Amino acid sequence: MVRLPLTPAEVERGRRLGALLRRARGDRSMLQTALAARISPETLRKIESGRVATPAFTTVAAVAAVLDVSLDTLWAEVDRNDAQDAAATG
Amino acid sequence: MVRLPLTPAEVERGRRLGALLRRARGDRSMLQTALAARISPETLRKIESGRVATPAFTTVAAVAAVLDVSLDTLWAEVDRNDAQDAAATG
DNA sequence: AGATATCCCGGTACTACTATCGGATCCATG
DNA sequence: CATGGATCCGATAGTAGTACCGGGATATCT
Repeated sequence: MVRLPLTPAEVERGRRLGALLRRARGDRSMLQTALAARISPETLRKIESGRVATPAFTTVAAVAAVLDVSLDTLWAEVDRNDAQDAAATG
Repeated sequence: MVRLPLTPAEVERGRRLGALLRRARGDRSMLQTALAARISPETLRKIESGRVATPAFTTVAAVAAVLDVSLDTLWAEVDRNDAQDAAATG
C-alpha cells in the first residue's frame, strides 16, 4: 500500500470541516470568498460540501483567514466531534 | 490547466512551515512524533524538510497538536514571512 | 568491530486534491 | 416566459501528498 484510501472517519471529519466553514461564511458569496482566499470557487464548494475530505493546510488556512475563523478552534471542533464519535462507536 | 504546479512562493512557504515544525519538535524523536500524530515517519520527515510544500490540513493539525503548536500562530508565521518576501520582491 | 537508534535519501505506487468545462437547478426580477 | 445571479453536479486532466522499500550516514554503547 502506498496511499491509504480515506477512512470513514476522515470523510466524517471532512464533512464537519466543510460544514463549519460554510457556517462561518454566512451570507458572503462563495465566489467572493474563494477569490479573497485565492482559490477556485469549485474548490471552496467541494470543501464546504465535504467532497474534499483532506484539503491542503494552505487552502484551509486561506479560507479561514478570509472568514476570520481560528484554525485552532476549527481543528478543535473537528477533532472534538471525531473523538466523541469514536467514543460513541467503540 | 487542471492543477497548477507549485509556485516558488508555495515552495518557500512549505520550507518555512517545515522549519517551524522541526524547531517545535525540539529533542523529541521524529518516530515518536509521527506515531503520536498518526502519520508515517516518512511523511513527517518530508514535511519538516520542506519536500512536501502543501501537506493536508489534518496532517499539519495532527503534528501541531502533538507538538503543542498553535495552528494560527504557525500560519501567521508562514504567511507573515511570505508577505514580507512579496513586499521585498515586488 | 558489532549492535542499536536516529535521521537522510531515491525510487516507487496510487489515492487525493486543485482546477476548468459544460450543463442543471433554484430564486428573484421584469 | 426570459434573464441573471448563485449554487450544485458530473466528467475530465494533471500535479501533489502519503506511504512502503531498500540503502546509507552518523553517533553511542559494549
